[in-house]
Amino acid sequence: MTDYERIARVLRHLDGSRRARSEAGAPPQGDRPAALDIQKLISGWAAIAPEDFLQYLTIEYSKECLRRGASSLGAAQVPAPSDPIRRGSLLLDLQAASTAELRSGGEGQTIRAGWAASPFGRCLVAESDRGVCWLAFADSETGRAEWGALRRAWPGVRLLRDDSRAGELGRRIFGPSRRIPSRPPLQAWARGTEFQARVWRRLLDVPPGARISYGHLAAAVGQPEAARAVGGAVGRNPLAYLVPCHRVVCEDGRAGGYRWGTVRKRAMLVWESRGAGFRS
DNA sequence: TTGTGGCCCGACG
DNA sequence: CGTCGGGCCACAA
Repeated sequence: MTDYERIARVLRHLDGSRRARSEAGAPPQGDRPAALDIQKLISGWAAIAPEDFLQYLTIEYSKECLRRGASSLGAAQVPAPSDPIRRGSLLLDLQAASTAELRSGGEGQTIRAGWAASPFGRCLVAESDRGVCWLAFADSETGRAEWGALRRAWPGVRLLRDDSRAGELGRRIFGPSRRIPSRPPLQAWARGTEFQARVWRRLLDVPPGARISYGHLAAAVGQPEAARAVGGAVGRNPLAYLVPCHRVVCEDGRAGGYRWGTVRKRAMLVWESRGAGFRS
């Protein structure tokens, strides 16, 4: 079992015990690991203290992130980082695929795709001549479904297996990411509609550790009533994590849905919150 | 706390 | 065109 799988189990356990408490039923039991093991697990996985782990998961903490973001002109703000190495602060140059490229299904292009490890489970990473074009988490053993989805998205391309390149990209994307100014941004190339591309690009301005609500993101792309449409757009993001759709949460502080599971979304939020410069 | 109506966009006829 | 459903949201009781 990977560390992420153990973390996911802890999150599910917390959900379960919260539900049990509210139903006034029996105290939770079952496969809860010993407290000391959890402590080691959390610090090994995210280098944070267990009490911070819990803190970053609360509704109140999320609301505080939203307040701080909203207080300055609706733009999402960094919660003053106490730590120069912010996780996930990768520069991304996001291009939308042209209509011609969409029509042809990527005819004439080559895509190299393979599996990479990440703090959130293994993922399928793909790169074309135009840049990274796919990042999807896999929960199944085989990953057949993920390959199928990639193939359906780009039926016309030559698709090659390249785990070594995928691994390199994975390390760059999830590795310790001190932002190196001289390093050029990572090229990315996404298939999507005009509206989706607008939403995704705006999302790139939401820094790690910050959170934005669906409604505010809608306002930020100039359509304040389109919160629901924004939900649809972020849900169809082909570049999981790179385009940080996990930083979009509900107005009331709950995490909201996630294409790869709400547990994974919350794990990402916690992982990125390390060193955030405030407590609620 | 749950329900309900309405917002917008994209998918499918 | 017309309909329908969503990773939502505000508003009711």
